[in-house]
Amino acid sequence: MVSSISTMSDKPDKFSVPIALKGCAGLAALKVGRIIHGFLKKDDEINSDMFVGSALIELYSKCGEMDDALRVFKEFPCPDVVLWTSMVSGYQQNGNSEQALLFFSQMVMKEGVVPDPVTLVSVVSACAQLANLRGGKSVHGFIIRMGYDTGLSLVNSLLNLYVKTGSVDNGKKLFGMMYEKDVITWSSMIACYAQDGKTTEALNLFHKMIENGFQPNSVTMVSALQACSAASNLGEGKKIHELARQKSIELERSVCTALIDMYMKCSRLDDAIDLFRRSPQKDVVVWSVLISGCAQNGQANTSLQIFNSMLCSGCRPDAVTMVKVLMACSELVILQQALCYHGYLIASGFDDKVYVGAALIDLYSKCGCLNDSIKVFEGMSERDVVVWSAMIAGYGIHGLGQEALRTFNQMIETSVVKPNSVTFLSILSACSHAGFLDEGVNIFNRMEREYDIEPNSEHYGVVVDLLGRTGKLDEALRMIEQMPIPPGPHVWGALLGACRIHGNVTMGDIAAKHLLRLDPEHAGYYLLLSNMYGEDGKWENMTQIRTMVKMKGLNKLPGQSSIETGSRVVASY
DNA sequence: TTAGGGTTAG
Repeated sequence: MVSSISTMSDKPDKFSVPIALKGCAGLAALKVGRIIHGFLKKDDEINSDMFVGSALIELYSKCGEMDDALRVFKEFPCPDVVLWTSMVSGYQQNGNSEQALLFFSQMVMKEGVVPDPVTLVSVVSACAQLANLRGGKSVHGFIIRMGYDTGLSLVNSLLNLYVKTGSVDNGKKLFGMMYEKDVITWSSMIACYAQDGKTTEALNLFHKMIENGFQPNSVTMVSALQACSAASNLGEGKKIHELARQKSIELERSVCTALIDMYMKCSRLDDAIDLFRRSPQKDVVVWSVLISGCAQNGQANTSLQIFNSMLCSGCRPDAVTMVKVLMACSELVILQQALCYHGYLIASGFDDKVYVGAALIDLYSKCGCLNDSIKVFEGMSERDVVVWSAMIAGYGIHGLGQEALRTFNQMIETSVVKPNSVTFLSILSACSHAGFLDEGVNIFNRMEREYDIEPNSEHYGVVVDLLGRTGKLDEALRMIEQMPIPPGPHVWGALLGACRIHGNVTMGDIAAKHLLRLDPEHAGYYLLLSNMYGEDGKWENMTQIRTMVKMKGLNKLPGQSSIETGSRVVASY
Protein backbone atom coordinates (compact mmCIF):
# COMPACT_ATOMS: atom_id res chain seq x y z
CA MET A 1 0.00 0.00 0.00
CA VAL A 2 2.70 2.41 1.09
CA SER A 3 4.87 1.53 -1.85
CA SER A 4 2.04 2.02 -4.34
CA ILE A 5 1.35 5.50 -2.94
CA SER A 6 5.00 6.42 -3.24
CA THR A 7 5.02 5.13 -6.82
CA MET A 8 1.96 7.26 -7.61
CA SER A 9 3.49 10.36 -6.13
CA ASP A 10 6.71 9.91 -8.11
CA LYS A 11 5.57 10.71 -11.56
CA PRO A 12 2.40 10.18 -13.50
CA ASP A 13 2.64 7.29 -15.94
CA LYS A 14 0.50 5.75 -18.66
CA PHE A 15 -1.54 3.97 -15.99
CA SER A 16 -2.34 6.84 -13.69
CA VAL A 17 -2.94 9.48 -16.38
CA PRO A 18 -6.09 7.83 -17.84
CA ILE A 19 -7.55 7.60 -14.33
CA ALA A 20 -6.94 11.29 -13.73
CA LEU A 21 -8.38 12.18 -17.16
CA LYS A 22 -11.44 10.04 -16.52
CA GLY A 23 -12.00 11.95 -13.31
CA CYS A 24 -11.85 15.22 -15.24
CA ALA A 25 -14.30 13.88 -17.83
CA GLY A 26 -16.74 12.81 -15.11
CA LEU A 27 -16.59 16.26 -13.51
CA ALA A 28 -16.53 18.05 -16.86
CA ALA A 29 -13.36 19.71 -15.54
CA LEU A 30 -12.09 20.76 -18.95
CA LYS A 31 -9.48 23.21 -17.67
CA VAL A 32 -7.75 20.67 -15.42
CA GLY A 33 -7.93 18.11 -18.21
CA ARG A 34 -6.25 20.52 -20.63
CA ILE A 35 -3.45 21.13 -18.12
CA ILE A 36 -2.83 17.39 -17.84
CA HIS A 37 -2.92 17.08 -21.64
CA GLY A 38 -0.37 19.88 -21.84
CA PHE A 39 2.06 18.01 -19.58
CA LEU A 40 1.71 14.84 -21.65
CA LYS A 41 2.90 16.46 -24.82
CA LYS A 42 6.43 16.35 -23.46
CA ASP A 43 6.32 12.61 -22.94
CA ASP A 44 6.18 10.54 -26.12
CA GLU A 45 5.62 7.26 -24.37
CA ILE A 46 2.55 8.40 -22.49
CA ASN A 47 1.31 10.50 -25.36
CA SER A 48 1.26 7.63 -27.83
CA ASP A 49 -0.50 5.23 -25.47
CA MET A 50 -3.94 4.25 -26.73
CA PHE A 51 -5.43 4.14 -23.21
CA VAL A 52 -4.32 7.72 -22.70
CA GLY A 53 -5.64 8.61 -26.15
CA SER A 54 -9.10 7.23 -25.52
CA ALA A 55 -9.24 8.90 -22.10
CA LEU A 56 -8.41 12.23 -23.78
CA ILE A 57 -11.02 11.70 -26.47
CA GLU A 58 -13.57 10.87 -23.78
CA LEU A 59 -12.65 14.01 -21.84
CA TYR A 60 -13.04 16.26 -24.87
CA SER A 61 -16.24 14.65 -26.11
CA LYS A 62 -17.89 14.79 -22.67
CA CYS A 63 -17.04 18.50 -22.64
CA GLY A 64 -18.45 18.99 -26.13
CA GLU A 65 -15.06 19.73 -27.71
CA MET A 66 -15.12 17.34 -30.65
CA ASP A 67 -12.53 19.30 -32.61
CA ASP A 68 -10.01 18.66 -29.84
CA ALA A 69 -11.05 15.01 -29.69
CA LEU A 70 -10.44 14.71 -33.43
CA ARG A 71 -6.97 16.30 -33.08
CA VAL A 72 -6.05 13.68 -30.47
CA PHE A 73 -7.43 10.89 -32.65
CA LYS A 74 -5.43 12.04 -35.66
CA GLU A 75 -2.18 11.72 -33.74
CA PHE A 76 -2.55 7.94 -33.82
CA PRO A 77 -1.37 6.39 -37.10
CA CYS A 78 -3.15 3.07 -36.48
CA PRO A 79 -6.07 3.68 -34.11
CA ASP A 80 -7.59 0.52 -32.64
CA VAL A 81 -11.27 -0.30 -32.29
CA VAL A 82 -11.52 1.47 -28.91
CA LEU A 83 -10.18 4.73 -30.29
CA TRP A 84 -12.48 4.56 -33.30
CA THR A 85 -15.39 3.76 -30.99
CA SER A 86 -14.58 6.69 -28.72
CA MET A 87 -14.88 9.00 -31.72
CA VAL A 88 -18.11 7.42 -32.98
CA SER A 89 -19.73 7.61 -29.55
CA GLY A 90 -18.36 11.12 -28.98
CA TYR A 91 -20.06 12.43 -32.13
CA GLN A 92 -23.23 10.53 -31.32
CA GLN A 93 -23.44 11.87 -27.79
CA ASN A 94 -22.83 15.40 -28.98
CA GLY A 95 -25.84 15.14 -31.25
CA ASN A 96 -23.85 14.79 -34.47
CA SER A 97 -25.06 11.37 -35.53
CA GLU A 98 -24.36 11.91 -39.23
CA GLN A 99 -20.68 12.38 -38.42
CA ALA A 100 -20.78 9.34 -36.11
CA LEU A 101 -22.06 7.16 -38.96
CA LEU A 102 -19.52 8.66 -41.36
CA PHE A 103 -16.73 7.77 -38.96
CA PHE A 104 -18.13 4.29 -38.55
CA SER A 105 -18.24 3.65 -42.27
CA GLN A 106 -14.70 4.97 -42.66
CA MET A 107 -13.56 2.66 -39.89
CA VAL A 108 -15.17 -0.42 -41.40
CA MET A 109 -14.96 0.19 -45.14
CA LYS A 110 -11.70 2.07 -45.48
CA GLU A 111 -9.63 0.86 -42.56
CA GLY A 112 -11.05 -2.62 -42.21
CA VAL A 113 -11.39 -2.35 -38.44
CA VAL A 114 -13.94 -4.85 -37.11
CA PRO A 115 -16.51 -3.20 -34.84
CA ASP A 116 -17.20 -4.77 -31.47
CA PRO A 117 -20.46 -4.67 -29.48
CA VAL A 118 -19.53 -1.36 -27.85
CA THR A 119 -19.00 0.30 -31.24
CA LEU A 120 -22.35 -1.01 -32.41
CA VAL A 121 -24.19 0.44 -29.41
CA SER A 122 -23.11 3.90 -30.55
CA VAL A 123 -23.90 3.14 -34.19
CA VAL A 124 -27.41 1.92 -33.33
CA SER A 125 -27.90 4.95 -31.06
CA ALA A 126 -26.88 7.21 -33.95
CA CYS A 127 -29.45 5.52 -36.22
CA ALA A 128 -32.05 5.94 -33.45
CA GLN A 129 -31.20 9.62 -33.10
CA LEU A 130 -31.61 10.11 -36.86
CA ALA A 131 -34.77 7.96 -36.84
CA ASN A 132 -33.01 5.95 -39.55
CA LEU A 133 -34.92 2.68 -39.36
CA ARG A 134 -33.47 1.18 -42.53
CA GLY A 135 -29.88 1.75 -41.47
CA GLY A 136 -30.63 0.54 -37.97
CA LYS A 137 -32.26 -2.63 -39.22
CA SER A 138 -29.28 -3.50 -41.38
CA VAL A 139 -27.02 -3.01 -38.35
CA HIS A 140 -29.41 -5.30 -36.45
CA GLY A 141 -28.83 -7.94 -39.13
CA PHE A 142 -25.08 -7.52 -38.81
CA ILE A 143 -25.32 -7.85 -35.02
CA ILE A 144 -27.16 -11.16 -35.39
CA ARG A 145 -24.60 -12.45 -37.92
CA MET A 146 -21.77 -11.54 -35.56
CA GLY A 147 -23.50 -13.33 -32.70
CA TYR A 148 -23.54 -10.14 -30.64
CA ASP A 149 -27.29 -10.30 -30.09
CA THR A 150 -27.11 -11.55 -26.53
CA GLY A 151 -25.40 -8.50 -25.05
CA LEU A 152 -27.95 -6.65 -22.97
CA SER A 153 -26.67 -3.12 -23.64
CA LEU A 154 -26.56 -3.71 -27.36
CA VAL A 155 -30.02 -5.26 -27.52
CA ASN A 156 -31.35 -2.44 -25.35
CA SER A 157 -29.94 0.05 -27.84
CA LEU A 158 -31.74 -1.83 -30.64
CA LEU A 159 -34.96 -1.68 -28.67
CA ASN A 160 -34.45 2.04 -28.31
CA LEU A 161 -34.02 2.27 -32.09
CA TYR A 162 -37.50 0.80 -32.52
CA VAL A 163 -38.87 3.14 -29.85
CA LYS A 164 -37.44 6.22 -31.57
CA THR A 165 -38.67 5.18 -35.02
CA GLY A 166 -42.11 4.29 -33.69
CA SER A 167 -41.78 0.67 -34.87
CA VAL A 168 -43.93 -0.88 -32.17
CA ASP A 169 -44.15 -4.24 -33.91
CA ASN A 170 -40.37 -4.60 -34.23
CA GLY A 171 -39.94 -3.48 -30.64
CA LYS A 172 -42.55 -5.89 -29.35
CA LYS A 173 -40.95 -8.76 -31.24
CA LEU A 174 -37.48 -7.98 -29.93
CA PHE A 175 -38.77 -7.49 -26.38
CA GLY A 176 -40.52 -10.86 -26.56
CA MET A 177 -37.32 -12.60 -27.64
CA MET A 178 -35.09 -11.14 -24.92
CA TYR A 179 -34.37 -13.66 -22.24
CA GLU A 180 -32.43 -11.18 -20.17
CA LYS A 181 -34.14 -7.92 -19.29
CA ASP A 182 -33.28 -5.07 -16.98
CA VAL A 183 -35.03 -1.90 -15.90
CA ILE A 184 -33.86 -0.18 -19.11
CA THR A 185 -35.44 -2.90 -21.25
CA TRP A 186 -38.80 -2.59 -19.48
CA SER A 187 -38.68 1.21 -19.50
CA SER A 188 -37.90 1.29 -23.22
CA MET A 189 -40.79 -0.99 -24.10
CA ILE A 190 -43.18 1.05 -21.94
CA ALA A 191 -41.95 4.19 -23.73
CA CYS A 192 -42.48 2.44 -27.06
CA TYR A 193 -46.15 1.83 -26.30
CA ALA A 194 -46.70 5.20 -24.64
CA GLN A 195 -45.24 7.19 -27.52
CA ASP A 196 -47.35 5.29 -30.00
CA GLY A 197 -50.51 6.11 -28.07
CA LYS A 198 -50.96 2.52 -26.94
CA THR A 199 -51.67 3.70 -23.44
CA THR A 200 -53.35 0.57 -22.10
CA GLU A 201 -50.46 -1.63 -23.23
CA ALA A 202 -47.97 0.81 -21.69
CA LEU A 203 -49.69 0.82 -18.30
CA ASN A 204 -50.23 -2.95 -18.33
CA LEU A 205 -46.54 -3.47 -19.00
CA PHE A 206 -45.68 -1.04 -16.21
CA HIS A 207 -47.63 -3.21 -13.77
CA LYS A 208 -46.20 -6.41 -15.22
CA MET A 209 -42.71 -5.04 -14.70
CA ILE A 210 -43.43 -4.48 -11.00
CA GLU A 211 -45.00 -7.95 -10.73
CA ASN A 212 -41.77 -9.35 -12.17
CA GLY A 213 -39.83 -7.80 -9.33
CA PHE A 214 -38.30 -4.80 -11.14
CA GLN A 215 -38.32 -1.42 -9.43
CA PRO A 216 -39.41 1.38 -11.76
CA ASN A 217 -37.03 4.34 -11.77
CA SER A 218 -37.61 7.93 -12.79
CA VAL A 219 -37.24 7.09 -16.49
CA THR A 220 -39.87 4.35 -16.25
CA MET A 221 -42.25 6.64 -14.41
CA VAL A 222 -41.91 9.41 -16.98
CA SER A 223 -43.05 7.03 -19.74
CA ALA A 224 -45.87 5.60 -17.65
CA LEU A 225 -46.99 9.14 -16.85
CA GLN A 226 -46.94 9.97 -20.57
CA ALA A 227 -49.38 7.12 -21.07
CA CYS A 228 -51.60 8.52 -18.29
CA SER A 229 -51.49 11.98 -19.90
CA ALA A 230 -52.41 10.69 -23.33
CA ALA A 231 -55.27 8.65 -21.92
CA SER A 232 -56.31 11.35 -19.39
CA ASN A 233 -56.07 8.55 -16.83
CA LEU A 234 -56.02 10.48 -13.56
CA GLY A 235 -56.40 7.38 -11.37
CA GLU A 236 -53.26 5.69 -12.66
CA GLY A 237 -51.45 9.01 -12.73
CA LYS A 238 -52.15 9.60 -9.05
CA LYS A 239 -50.92 6.09 -8.19
CA ILE A 240 -47.64 6.76 -9.99
CA HIS A 241 -47.40 10.10 -8.22
CA GLU A 242 -47.73 8.29 -4.89
CA LEU A 243 -45.04 5.81 -5.94
CA ALA A 244 -42.74 8.69 -6.88
CA ARG A 245 -43.38 10.29 -3.49
CA GLN A 246 -42.46 7.05 -1.72
CA LYS A 247 -39.24 6.84 -3.68
CA SER A 248 -38.53 10.53 -3.03
CA ILE A 249 -38.22 11.27 -6.74
CA GLU A 250 -41.42 13.31 -6.98
CA LEU A 251 -39.48 16.55 -7.44
CA GLU A 252 -36.80 15.17 -9.73
CA ARG A 253 -36.85 17.35 -12.80
CA SER A 254 -38.13 14.89 -15.42
CA VAL A 255 -40.62 13.21 -13.07
CA CYS A 256 -41.96 16.49 -11.77
CA THR A 257 -42.43 17.84 -15.30
CA ALA A 258 -44.20 14.67 -16.43
CA LEU A 259 -46.46 14.83 -13.34
CA ILE A 260 -47.37 18.46 -14.03
CA ASP A 261 -48.14 17.57 -17.63
CA MET A 262 -50.28 14.63 -16.50
CA TYR A 263 -52.32 16.81 -14.13
CA MET A 264 -52.76 19.41 -16.87
CA LYS A 265 -53.97 16.81 -19.38
CA CYS A 266 -56.39 15.52 -16.74
CA SER A 267 -57.68 19.09 -16.19
CA ARG A 268 -56.31 19.28 -12.64
CA LEU A 269 -54.83 22.75 -12.82
CA ASP A 270 -54.56 23.16 -9.06
CA ASP A 271 -52.53 19.99 -8.62
CA ALA A 272 -50.31 20.97 -11.54
CA ILE A 273 -49.68 24.44 -10.17
CA ASP A 274 -49.02 23.09 -6.68
CA LEU A 275 -46.30 20.82 -8.05
CA PHE A 276 -44.86 23.62 -10.15
CA ARG A 277 -44.58 25.84 -7.04
CA ARG A 278 -42.76 23.08 -5.20
CA SER A 279 -40.43 22.15 -8.06
CA PRO A 280 -36.89 23.19 -7.12
CA GLN A 281 -35.51 23.73 -10.62
CA LYS A 282 -37.82 25.66 -12.91
CA ASP A 283 -36.34 25.18 -16.36
CA VAL A 284 -37.72 26.14 -19.75
CA VAL A 285 -39.42 22.74 -20.16
CA VAL A 286 -41.49 22.94 -16.99
CA TRP A 287 -42.50 26.55 -17.73
CA SER A 288 -43.60 25.42 -21.21
CA VAL A 289 -45.70 22.60 -19.77
CA LEU A 290 -47.47 25.12 -17.56
CA ILE A 291 -48.03 27.57 -20.42
CA SER A 292 -49.46 24.97 -22.78
CA GLY A 293 -51.46 23.28 -20.00
CA CYS A 294 -53.29 26.49 -19.14
CA ALA A 295 -54.10 27.17 -22.80
CA GLN A 296 -55.40 23.62 -23.24
CA ASN A 297 -57.65 24.10 -20.23
CA GLY A 298 -59.22 27.22 -21.66
CA GLN A 299 -56.99 29.64 -19.71
CA ALA A 300 -55.04 31.19 -22.57
CA ASN A 301 -54.87 34.53 -20.75
CA THR A 302 -53.20 32.85 -17.79
CA SER A 303 -50.77 31.23 -20.23
CA LEU A 304 -49.56 34.61 -21.38
CA GLN A 305 -49.29 35.87 -17.80
CA ILE A 306 -47.18 32.83 -16.93
CA PHE A 307 -45.02 33.50 -19.98
CA ASN A 308 -44.35 36.98 -18.59
CA SER A 309 -43.45 35.53 -15.18
CA MET A 310 -41.10 33.16 -16.91
CA LEU A 311 -39.33 36.03 -18.68
CA CYS A 312 -39.14 37.96 -15.39
CA SER A 313 -37.56 34.95 -13.70
CA GLY A 314 -34.73 35.13 -16.22
CA CYS A 315 -35.58 31.87 -17.98
CA ARG A 316 -35.07 32.13 -21.74
CA PRO A 317 -37.84 30.69 -23.94
CA ASP A 318 -36.96 28.17 -26.63
CA ALA A 319 -38.76 27.21 -29.83
CA VAL A 320 -41.25 24.94 -28.05
CA THR A 321 -42.17 27.64 -25.53
CA MET A 322 -42.81 30.06 -28.35
CA VAL A 323 -45.06 27.57 -30.12
CA LYS A 324 -47.13 27.21 -26.95
CA VAL A 325 -47.31 30.99 -26.63
CA LEU A 326 -48.42 31.28 -30.26
CA MET A 327 -51.12 28.67 -29.58
CA ALA A 328 -52.38 30.76 -26.66
CA CYS A 329 -52.45 33.85 -28.94
CA SER A 330 -54.29 31.84 -31.54
CA GLU A 331 -56.87 30.87 -28.93
CA LEU A 332 -57.32 34.52 -27.90
CA VAL A 333 -57.18 35.82 -31.50
CA ILE A 334 -54.74 38.56 -30.53
CA LEU A 335 -52.80 39.25 -33.65
CA GLN A 336 -50.72 42.28 -32.65
CA GLN A 337 -49.09 40.49 -29.77
CA ALA A 338 -48.54 37.41 -31.93
CA LEU A 339 -46.76 39.56 -34.51
CA CYS A 340 -44.26 40.64 -31.85
CA TYR A 341 -43.65 37.02 -30.99
CA HIS A 342 -43.16 36.19 -34.67
CA GLY A 343 -40.52 38.91 -34.77
CA TYR A 344 -38.86 37.40 -31.72
CA LEU A 345 -38.92 33.96 -33.37
CA ILE A 346 -37.12 35.27 -36.43
CA ALA A 347 -34.58 37.12 -34.29
CA SER A 348 -33.88 33.96 -32.28
CA GLY A 349 -33.55 31.81 -35.37
CA PHE A 350 -36.33 29.50 -34.16
CA ASP A 351 -38.42 30.12 -37.26
CA ASP A 352 -36.68 27.45 -39.31
CA LYS A 353 -38.21 24.69 -37.21
CA VAL A 354 -41.05 22.82 -38.89
CA TYR A 355 -43.29 22.83 -35.84
CA VAL A 356 -42.85 26.59 -35.44
CA GLY A 357 -43.98 27.05 -39.05
CA ALA A 358 -47.02 24.88 -38.41
CA ALA A 359 -47.96 26.95 -35.35
CA LEU A 360 -47.59 30.20 -37.35
CA ILE A 361 -49.78 28.89 -40.18
CA ASP A 362 -52.44 27.92 -37.66
CA LEU A 363 -52.17 31.23 -35.80
CA TYR A 364 -52.50 33.45 -38.86
CA SER A 365 -55.36 31.50 -40.36
CA LYS A 366 -57.28 31.56 -37.06
CA CYS A 367 -56.67 35.31 -36.79
CA GLY A 368 -58.14 35.84 -40.24
CA CYS A 369 -54.83 36.52 -42.02
CA LEU A 370 -54.79 33.65 -44.47
CA ASN A 371 -52.32 35.44 -46.72
CA ASP A 372 -49.74 35.41 -43.95
CA SER A 373 -50.34 31.68 -43.45
CA ILE A 374 -49.71 31.14 -47.15
CA LYS A 375 -46.55 33.26 -46.97
CA VAL A 376 -45.20 31.15 -44.08
CA PHE A 377 -46.22 27.93 -45.83
CA GLU A 378 -44.56 28.86 -49.10
CA GLY A 379 -41.40 30.02 -47.38
CA MET A 380 -40.85 26.66 -45.72
CA SER A 381 -38.16 24.43 -47.20
CA GLU A 382 -39.26 21.42 -45.19
CA ARG A 383 -42.90 20.52 -44.62
CA ASP A 384 -44.15 17.72 -42.43
CA VAL A 385 -47.66 16.35 -42.16
CA VAL A 386 -48.57 18.88 -39.46
CA VAL A 387 -47.59 21.80 -41.72
CA TRP A 388 -49.61 20.47 -44.66
CA SER A 389 -52.59 19.75 -42.42
CA ALA A 390 -52.46 23.22 -40.87
CA MET A 391 -52.48 24.83 -44.33
CA ILE A 392 -55.38 22.66 -45.50
CA ALA A 393 -57.29 23.48 -42.30
CA GLY A 394 -56.52 27.18 -42.85
CA TYR A 395 -58.12 27.15 -46.31
CA GLY A 396 -61.02 25.19 -44.82
CA ILE A 397 -61.69 27.75 -42.08
CA HIS A 398 -61.82 30.47 -44.72
CA GLY A 399 -64.28 28.52 -46.85
CA LEU A 400 -61.77 28.01 -49.66
CA GLY A 401 -62.61 24.39 -50.39
CA GLN A 402 -61.02 24.45 -53.82
CA GLU A 403 -57.68 25.65 -52.44
CA ALA A 404 -57.84 23.08 -49.64
CA LEU A 405 -58.38 20.32 -52.19
CA ARG A 406 -55.57 21.62 -54.38
CA THR A 407 -53.20 21.65 -51.37
CA PHE A 408 -54.31 18.18 -50.32
CA ASN A 409 -53.61 16.83 -53.82
CA GLN A 410 -50.31 18.70 -54.00
CA MET A 411 -49.28 17.04 -50.75
CA ILE A 412 -50.10 13.58 -52.04
CA GLU A 413 -48.62 14.06 -55.49
CA THR A 414 -45.50 16.13 -54.89
CA SER A 415 -44.25 15.18 -51.44
CA VAL A 416 -43.28 12.04 -49.59
CA VAL A 417 -45.45 13.09 -46.67
CA LYS A 418 -48.42 10.80 -46.03
CA PRO A 419 -51.71 12.23 -44.78
CA ASN A 420 -52.69 11.22 -41.24
CA SER A 421 -55.93 11.20 -39.32
CA VAL A 422 -55.75 14.96 -38.68
CA THR A 423 -55.09 15.75 -42.35
CA PHE A 424 -58.25 13.91 -43.27
CA LEU A 425 -60.21 15.75 -40.62
CA SER A 426 -58.96 19.05 -42.05
CA ILE A 427 -59.74 18.24 -45.68
CA LEU A 428 -63.13 16.73 -44.86
CA SER A 429 -64.14 19.74 -42.83
CA ALA A 430 -62.91 22.03 -45.65
CA CYS A 431 -65.19 20.09 -48.03
CA SER A 432 -68.04 20.38 -45.56
CA HIS A 433 -67.65 24.16 -45.14
CA ALA A 434 -67.56 24.60 -48.90
CA GLY A 435 -70.44 22.17 -49.50
CA PHE A 436 -68.31 19.86 -51.69
CA LEU A 437 -70.38 16.72 -51.27
CA ASP A 438 -68.90 14.41 -53.90
CA GLU A 439 -65.29 15.35 -53.17
CA GLY A 440 -65.77 14.92 -49.43
CA VAL A 441 -67.43 11.52 -49.70
CA ASN A 442 -64.77 10.41 -52.17
CA ILE A 443 -61.93 11.41 -49.84
CA PHE A 444 -63.68 9.77 -46.89
CA ASN A 445 -63.88 6.50 -48.84
CA ARG A 446 -60.20 6.64 -49.81
CA MET A 447 -59.12 7.19 -46.23
CA GLU A 448 -59.28 3.56 -45.20
CA ARG A 449 -58.95 1.97 -48.64
CA GLU A 450 -55.81 3.78 -49.78
CA TYR A 451 -54.22 5.05 -46.58
CA ASP A 452 -55.25 2.44 -44.05
CA ILE A 453 -56.52 5.08 -41.64
CA GLU A 454 -59.63 4.09 -39.73
CA PRO A 455 -62.10 6.96 -39.53
CA ASN A 456 -62.88 7.95 -35.95
CA SER A 457 -66.04 9.46 -34.56
CA GLU A 458 -64.89 12.98 -35.47
CA HIS A 459 -64.41 12.03 -39.14
CA TYR A 460 -67.90 10.56 -39.20
CA GLY A 461 -69.20 13.73 -37.56
CA VAL A 462 -67.78 15.88 -40.37
CA VAL A 463 -69.17 13.63 -43.10
CA VAL A 464 -72.60 13.56 -41.43
CA ASP A 465 -72.39 17.35 -41.30
CA LEU A 466 -71.50 17.40 -45.00
CA LEU A 467 -74.36 15.09 -45.97
CA GLY A 468 -76.74 16.94 -43.68
CA ARG A 469 -75.89 20.42 -44.94
CA THR A 470 -76.51 19.35 -48.52
CA GLY A 471 -79.89 17.93 -47.54
CA LYS A 472 -79.02 14.24 -47.64
CA LEU A 473 -80.52 13.57 -44.24
CA ASP A 474 -81.52 9.96 -44.91
CA GLU A 475 -78.03 9.11 -46.10
CA ALA A 476 -76.56 10.80 -43.05
CA LEU A 477 -78.72 8.75 -40.71
CA ARG A 478 -77.90 5.57 -42.63
CA MET A 479 -74.22 6.31 -42.29
CA ILE A 480 -74.56 6.74 -38.52
CA GLU A 481 -76.46 3.48 -38.24
CA GLN A 482 -73.77 1.65 -40.17
CA MET A 483 -70.81 3.06 -38.20
CA PRO A 484 -68.43 0.33 -36.96
CA ILE A 485 -67.69 2.39 -33.85
CA PRO A 486 -70.21 3.94 -31.43
CA PRO A 487 -71.17 7.41 -32.67
CA GLY A 488 -70.01 10.19 -30.33
CA PRO A 489 -71.95 13.36 -29.49
CA HIS A 490 -70.35 15.21 -32.43
CA VAL A 491 -71.99 12.84 -34.88
CA TRP A 492 -75.52 13.19 -33.51
CA GLY A 493 -74.90 16.91 -33.02
CA ALA A 494 -74.10 17.27 -36.72
CA LEU A 495 -77.31 15.44 -37.61
CA LEU A 496 -79.38 17.55 -35.23
CA GLY A 497 -77.93 20.72 -36.75
CA ALA A 498 -78.81 19.50 -40.23
CA CYS A 499 -82.33 18.54 -39.11
CA ARG A 500 -82.85 22.06 -37.81
CA ILE A 501 -81.68 23.63 -41.09
CA HIS A 502 -83.96 21.39 -43.13
CA GLY A 503 -86.86 21.40 -40.66
CA ASN A 504 -86.93 17.64 -40.18
CA VAL A 505 -88.30 17.45 -36.64
CA THR A 506 -88.89 13.68 -36.65
CA MET A 507 -85.26 12.87 -37.35
CA GLY A 508 -84.17 15.71 -35.09
CA ASP A 509 -86.01 13.98 -32.24
CA ILE A 510 -84.01 10.80 -32.85
CA ALA A 511 -80.73 12.69 -32.86
CA ALA A 512 -81.69 14.62 -29.75
CA LYS A 513 -82.57 11.48 -27.83
CA HIS A 514 -79.08 10.08 -28.44
CA LEU A 515 -77.43 13.39 -27.68
CA LEU A 516 -79.12 13.96 -24.37
CA ARG A 517 -78.02 10.49 -23.36
CA LEU A 518 -74.40 10.93 -24.48
CA ASP A 519 -73.77 14.48 -23.36
CA PRO A 520 -76.53 15.57 -20.97
CA GLU A 521 -74.61 18.59 -19.72
CA HIS A 522 -74.04 20.27 -23.09
CA ALA A 523 -76.36 23.27 -23.07
CA GLY A 524 -75.81 24.01 -26.76
CA TYR A 525 -77.67 20.89 -27.88
CA TYR A 526 -80.73 21.80 -25.79
CA LEU A 527 -80.75 25.22 -27.37
CA LEU A 528 -80.51 23.73 -30.87
CA LEU A 529 -83.36 21.39 -30.07
CA SER A 530 -85.59 24.07 -28.57
CA ASN A 531 -84.99 26.33 -31.58
CA MET A 532 -85.93 23.49 -33.89
CA TYR A 533 -89.19 22.93 -32.02
CA GLY A 534 -89.85 26.66 -32.04
CA GLU A 535 -89.38 26.97 -35.79
CA ASP A 536 -91.75 24.06 -36.28
CA GLY A 537 -94.37 25.58 -34.01
CA LYS A 538 -94.03 22.88 -31.38
CA TRP A 539 -94.23 25.30 -28.50
CA GLU A 540 -95.01 22.71 -25.90
CA ASN A 541 -91.85 20.71 -26.66
CA MET A 542 -89.87 23.92 -26.73
CA THR A 543 -91.07 25.00 -23.30
CA GLN A 544 -90.35 21.51 -21.98
CA ILE A 545 -86.73 21.69 -23.14
CA ARG A 546 -86.22 25.19 -21.78
CA THR A 547 -87.60 24.14 -18.39
CA MET A 548 -85.22 21.19 -18.42
CA VAL A 549 -82.26 23.51 -19.06
CA LYS A 550 -83.31 25.74 -16.17
CA MET A 551 -83.80 22.78 -13.83
CA LYS A 552 -80.41 21.39 -14.67
CA GLY A 553 -78.90 24.80 -14.14
CA LEU A 554 -77.20 24.74 -17.53
CA ASN A 555 -76.17 27.88 -19.27
CA LYS A 556 -74.95 28.13 -22.79
CA LEU A 557 -71.39 29.43 -22.69
CA PRO A 558 -71.44 32.99 -23.93
CA GLY A 559 -69.58 33.57 -27.18
CA GLN A 560 -66.28 35.34 -26.68
CA SER A 561 -64.64 38.03 -28.71
CA SER A 562 -61.85 40.47 -28.10
CA ILE A 563 -61.10 43.94 -29.31
CA GLU A 564 -57.53 44.81 -29.93
CA THR A 565 -56.17 48.33 -30.13
CA GLY A 566 -52.48 48.91 -30.65
CA SER A 567 -50.77 46.04 -28.93
CA ARG A 568 -53.17 45.35 -26.07
CA VAL A 569 -56.51 43.73 -25.65
CA VAL A 570 -58.75 46.43 -24.25
CA ALA A 571 -61.98 44.52 -23.97
CA SER A 572 -63.03 40.94 -23.84
CA TYR A 573 -66.62 39.77 -24.03
C1' DT B 1 -3.09 -1.26 -12.03
C1' DT B 2 -5.48 1.96 -17.14
C1' DA B 3 -10.14 2.61 -22.16
C1' DG B 4 -15.21 3.17 -25.46
C1' DG B 5 -21.81 1.58 -24.54
C1' DG B 6 -28.07 1.29 -23.49
C1' DT B 7 -33.81 4.13 -21.06
C1' DT B 8 -36.17 10.29 -19.18
C1' DA B 9 -39.82 15.74 -19.31
C1' DG B 10 -42.81 20.24 -23.60
